[in-house]
Amino acid sequence: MLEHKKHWDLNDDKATKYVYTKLNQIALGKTETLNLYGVIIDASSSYQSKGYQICQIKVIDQSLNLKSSRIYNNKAMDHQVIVFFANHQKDQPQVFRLGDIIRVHRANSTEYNNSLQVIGNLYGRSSWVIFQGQPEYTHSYKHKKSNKDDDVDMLMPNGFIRIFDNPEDEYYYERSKQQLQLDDELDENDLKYYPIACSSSSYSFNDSEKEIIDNLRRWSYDYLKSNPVFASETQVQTQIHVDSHGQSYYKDFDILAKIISLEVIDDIQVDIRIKDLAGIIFQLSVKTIRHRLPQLGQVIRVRGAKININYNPAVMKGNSQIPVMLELHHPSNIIHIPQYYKQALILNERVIEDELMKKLILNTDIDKNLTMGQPLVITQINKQYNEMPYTSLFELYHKPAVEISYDFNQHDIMRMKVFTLGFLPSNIREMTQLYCKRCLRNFSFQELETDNSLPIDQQIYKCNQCGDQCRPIYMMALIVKDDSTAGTDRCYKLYYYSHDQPDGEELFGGLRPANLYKDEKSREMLGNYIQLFTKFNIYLDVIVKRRFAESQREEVYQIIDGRTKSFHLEMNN
DNA sequence: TTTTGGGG
Repeated sequence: MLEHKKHWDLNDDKATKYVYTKLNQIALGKTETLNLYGVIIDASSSYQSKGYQICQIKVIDQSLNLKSSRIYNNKAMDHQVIVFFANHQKDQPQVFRLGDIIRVHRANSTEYNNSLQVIGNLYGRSSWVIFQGQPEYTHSYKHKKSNKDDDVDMLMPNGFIRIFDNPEDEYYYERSKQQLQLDDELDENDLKYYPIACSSSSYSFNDSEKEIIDNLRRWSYDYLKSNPVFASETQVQTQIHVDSHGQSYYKDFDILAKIISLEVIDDIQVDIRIKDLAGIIFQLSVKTIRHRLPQLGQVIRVRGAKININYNPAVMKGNSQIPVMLELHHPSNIIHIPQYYKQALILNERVIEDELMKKLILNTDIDKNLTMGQPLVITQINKQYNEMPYTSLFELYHKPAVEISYDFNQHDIMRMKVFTLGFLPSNIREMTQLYCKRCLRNFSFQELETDNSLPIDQQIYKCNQCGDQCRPIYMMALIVKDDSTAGTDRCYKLYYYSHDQPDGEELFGGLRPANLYKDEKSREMLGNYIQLFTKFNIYLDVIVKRRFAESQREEVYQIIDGRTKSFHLEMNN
């Protein structure tokens, strides 16, 4: 038993008899109560509905996740949903960080909409305890100028368990508070197993649970480091709906973004700007009583944001001049993605600050146009295509083929003016590949060995089949739209494979494809181009070739011409 | 306290 259990006045017999069910073993059954441990990957806030407080949490474990799903009612499940019902908000968990660990006792399982749900009745017998996902990860949620330092008590009115930024703070708090009751010194090791919150004034803890927590922590660290758990692209809901009372509203949506500015308004309100992978800037006010905000530069998930109803979608630019104005509603939540997890890594790498963007377009005529809010074409095409008219994506995808006519003989070559929403693959390091001309194969730089003693730009990679020397190429897809399809939800892919093109490496100003796992400079430069491409009002003028891809059994469109200015050379100065 | 309401 843990030392601290002494003070909690527990019944030992009761504390030792819990059996924890693996998430993929949960079955329908109301006679036996369910105990479980899970790693939290998503959560709503607690919100009121007809007199009840409801909170929904999604959990995973070693047995149930993206890599190990289960089939339930013919549907694949890669996480378990837990729904907590309570009479008071104070009884509900307030999740503010990805990867924290929740223990639930005496829950039950039901079926809702054909899927299996775990129900926790917090006005009844169920209880929960939350442990920090990674005990060594310390992070402050307190902001300069904010006098508010006891908002935690409002979340945890029991005054028994308080949420702390790190185990050390908690340790000293508990020490001072429990001084008189302490007979022995606390074992430093046991601090790892102190909960950061729990549903009632006491909780049981058995030594054998240390191992469960240790294993979950070890496993989830690797898992969340290498797996994206949220969609990286924001599906902004700009369509206005009308409810039964005739009120207009926007549907909500989720955002994964980096905090690029943060202003403390008063004790309870912080205004933040966040920027997502597509470069869209959002602004919102956050009530610090309700949400815990990490620091500037950190990555968050906003679950259930809405467009501010007073905000006109027609002027919505999503840039630093006119950010998209958001509001939160009751079930909305803000979840901090710790920096070592995959999706924080990707955003940290790809979302660049506006200051850097200014540098990127320094000394070009672009700057003026940008501040005037004019659309700006950043690529030039080869002279031979100068007279070619544009083909719109609408014509291409939504009109019967017979209606399309081109001025040029090559029916499968066309010119487009598009804007970029994102890039695939999401891992920038995989956007270049090694290409073997003889085998017509590509390899990741991770796959082939090389002589690491040589300078990075002199390292040679040989095809593991024929032994020929491979060359680096760009291999990616641009997620695009154009004005003809701007109002629709649909996105289109333009492939950019540089291996079969004479001037194939010009899309990024002549930046040569390199091993992006090792070549940090190239990676940074490519990241900057990606940011430029995905900025609002930035258009590409490109020549595209249509061909039939056997592997996908569909027509694909490949960028064969279009060159940007060599921004990366200017940036080196 | 009980089968609520669940992406609200």
